[in-house]
Order: sequence, then structure tokens, then C-alpha cells
Amino acid sequence: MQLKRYTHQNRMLLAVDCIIFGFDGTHLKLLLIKRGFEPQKGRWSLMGGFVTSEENINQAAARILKQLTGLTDIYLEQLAGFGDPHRDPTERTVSIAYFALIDINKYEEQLSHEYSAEWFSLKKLPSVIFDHKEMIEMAKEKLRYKAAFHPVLFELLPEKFTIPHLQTLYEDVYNKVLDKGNFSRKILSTGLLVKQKDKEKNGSKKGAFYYKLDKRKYQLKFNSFLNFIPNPEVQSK
Amino acid sequence: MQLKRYTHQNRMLLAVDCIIFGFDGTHLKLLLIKRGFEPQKGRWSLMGGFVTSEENINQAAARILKQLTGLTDIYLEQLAGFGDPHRDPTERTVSIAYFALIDINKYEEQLSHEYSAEWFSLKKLPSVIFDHKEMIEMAKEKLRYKAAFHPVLFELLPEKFTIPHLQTLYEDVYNKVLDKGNFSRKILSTGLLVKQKDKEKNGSKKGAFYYKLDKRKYQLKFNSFLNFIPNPEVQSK
DNA sequence: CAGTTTAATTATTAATGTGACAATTAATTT
DNA sequence: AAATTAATTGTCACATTAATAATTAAACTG
Repeated sequence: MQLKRYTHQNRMLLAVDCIIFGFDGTHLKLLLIKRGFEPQKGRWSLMGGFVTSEENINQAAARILKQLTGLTDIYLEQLAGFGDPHRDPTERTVSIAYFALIDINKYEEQLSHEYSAEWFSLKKLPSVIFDHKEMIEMAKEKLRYKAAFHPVLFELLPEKFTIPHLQTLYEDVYNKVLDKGNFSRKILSTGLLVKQKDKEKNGSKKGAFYYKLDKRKYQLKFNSFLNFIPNPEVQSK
Repeated sequence: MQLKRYTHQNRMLLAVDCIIFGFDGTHLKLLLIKRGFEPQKGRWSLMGGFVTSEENINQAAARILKQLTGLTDIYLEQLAGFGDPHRDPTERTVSIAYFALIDINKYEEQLSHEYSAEWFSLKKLPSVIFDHKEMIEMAKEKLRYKAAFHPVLFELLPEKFTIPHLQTLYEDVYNKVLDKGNFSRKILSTGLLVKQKDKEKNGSKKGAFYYKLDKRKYQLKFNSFLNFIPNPEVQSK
């Protein structure tokens, strides 16, 4: 027997929007697309899409992310729901924002061409549509918060990376210069890193050893707090 | 000019559900209602409701909370969106879950009678409808996480409380016995508490001094990390 | 009412962790 | 071969933490 539907209730559109972070070796960046349809055609926007009738919201977010980057099995976390009645002037649309952390070298260029996508430095973001600015701010905040206690920033690095490389990432995320000696000791003490035989030789004379993440320990220790950043000055949440 | 609506997209119901926490002096509790309408009439459920066309989701959550407890200006935080296609078998409904922290002595009894509401100990929860179990688990997890770094548990206490009272709350939330000497020193060192002249004399011979929360410092220091609980063993997030 | 009991509060201390800074090392460049 | 650069390792004073002990204030008991 088919149940009755709820009567006298207001139905609306449900969308997901993805805040996609990447790290180019120097700065944290965000992938935005040039919106290809009305309203607000031609303006910068987060990649998003409507949730279809037979998928759940997490699946929708993963689908949207794949659509733009070609990537699957990506760190993707629900951020928050945004539901002001007129956030999209066209029609009532509630959007669930997700943030994704990807290796900037891996995404598929041709796909991002289709959407006229570009990476923007977080300090030089263009104006974006609707409430996307607010979503981005919240995502930045959440990333800082999360990364202060969980080794989540590794998701932004390639498989092989150096400790100075990692430190640059932390410094950019927290906008704070860290002592390299202490950073190195602290990060190594977690036991999360596996030293490689080879070194990376660009931009340094001595060269810095490559490391890989110990995936097993990463899973295991993800929730035990690292507390890398002494006073992260996290604003909210 | 009225913009065109988005065509060929699926519209759905949007609901909010509130996970309402209280503390009875011994245990952390949850306020559930006996569902008064079909489907699943008569079963235990979180208090929830549909988002109307002219309110945002936060407002909807506050409205639902007031509807059941009579309370406004309550600590209310968005938890997550739940959107499995068939979570409500009646019809596709996405729900945004919120968790609320209230002073258990303050809510209005007559309202909760109307909804046949009851407080349940977290260890003895009845079976609940839909995915409400999952929502509750996530809320518990988030509360533990949050309270490990922010003085949020004060929201569950009355205006005047004692340090042992507060300690009992922490012990129940983390299911962990804490040293009273260290707890007292640590909590006082935050400067968040204002000692009162009078003592609470029940259940103790010496009596414990009452304290009040310094609201200004509470606002100010909410985001500076307290780290009360050494290894909170937080499972996720 | 003196002594005992209970629980709150304060004090002590060893161990650990942190951060500032200095020293050493391994390469490359001049 | 010496100078230079940046990675890596080392040192140490200081702060924080947690385990434990000592003290204190009130109430109960005979």
C-alpha cells in the first residue's frame, strides 16, 4: 500500500554546493566555476547541482565533485545547510554545502575547461553568487578548526611530499610562521610519516627527504588529537 | 520581473528535527515526543516539523523548539542534513537536525504534556522512528567533541550551580571519573566562574559554594580552547 | 558538646610537553 | 676549497598536567 503524502506542506528544491580546496605548493586555493546558465550566468560560483529523487545528499555531493574534477574517493565532508528563503531569487532552494580536499595535481583539466573553472587564492577571491561567500568563509573556518586537531591537511598533498612542503601548507592555512625545528619534531613524533630514500632537490641545496603518509596509522589516529597549532584562533564553531 | 523557475527538477519536503539535551543533576537526558500523527503514530520521535515557505531553517528549528518547550534564546546548533531518499517512507523528506542544550528546570511542562513528551536517559533510549537514532548518535558525538574544547555544557545548568555539580555533568558526558581536585583547579583557572556567598547544603556536610557563569567572559573565551578532557576518545568528526 | 565522618577545597610534586633558540649537517654555488 | 643555503637535530628553561596528599568546614553521633 502506498502511503498518503503529507498535505498542505511546502515543497522546495534541494541543492548541494562544493567548496573544493587545493594546495599549489605555496597557497591554499579554491576551485570556482563560471556559471553557465541563468540566473547570474557568467559570474563565479561554487560547483553545485540539484539533488535528484533517488540519491541521497552525500551521493549528490560526490556526483557533483566528480562531474567537475573527475575524482572519486575524495575527502568530502558535509559543512552545513543554507536555507534563507530568498538565497536564490529564482525559487526557494535549500543548499547543503560540502567541502572537499583534493590533490591539486590530480584533477582532470579538460573537465574544468568545460565548466570554465579556475583556481583562486583564498586571499584573492572574486565576487561570487548568492550566499556562496558565506559558504566559503564557513568552509575556511571549519578547515582551520579541523586541521588543528586532525591530520586532515594531508588530503591536499600528493603521495610524496617533504616536511617543509607540509609546513608551508600549515603556515598558509593558519597565516602564521612556525618554527621549523619544532614543526619537524612534532610531526615526526606522530608516527604518521614514512621516510623515503629519495630527496626533493628543487629550491634547496641540501634537499629535503620525501615522506609518505602511513595510511593505516592515519586511519587509526585520525581522531586522536594532534594539537599542532597552539592557539589556532578559530573564530567560530 | 519574476524569474522563471528551474524546470525539470525534483522538489521535496524539508524538515527540521531537534535533539534536545537536558541534565537532571545526575544524567544527561533527551526529550522525546510520542508522535501524534501517521505514519508511525504512537512511536517515540524527535520533535520536528516542516520548514515553511517564508522562514529559514534556523528559524524553523527555533520555532519547533519553542513549540515544545516554550523556550527562546536557547543554545541551538545545526548538526547535519539527513537525506536518504526513503528515510521517511511517506514521501521524500530531507531533514536538517539541530541540537539544543536547555536548563531542564525551565521548560514548560504543560506544553510537553500536549506532545506526550518525556525525558529519557541517554543510556536507556527507546526505539525511535526513521533515522532518528542516527541523528541522536551524531548529536551525542558532537556534544562530546564540542564540550572537550568549549565551555558549552554550562548551557545545561541552572544559573547557580556548584563545582561538584558541574563535575558530575562532565563525568556523565564522558563516562569517565575525574579527579575533583584537578577539576576544580582547572575550571577555576579559566576565570569563567563567579563565586557566590551562599552554599548548597544538600547531600554534603561541608556544603559546596554556588557559582555563576561570568557571561561576558563566557562569550569572550568560548572559542579559546579549554581542553578539559585529556583524551576525550571522540569517535568521529 | 567533643570527636568522628564526610565531602569540598587547597597544596605538593614528579613527569611530561612546549617553544625559543642554537648547533650541526648535506648538499650546491662561487 | 670556501661560502652559502636550507634541512635536520639538539638543548634547555618554562608551563602544564595528573596523581596524590593535606587541609578545611560543616554535620552527625553518642
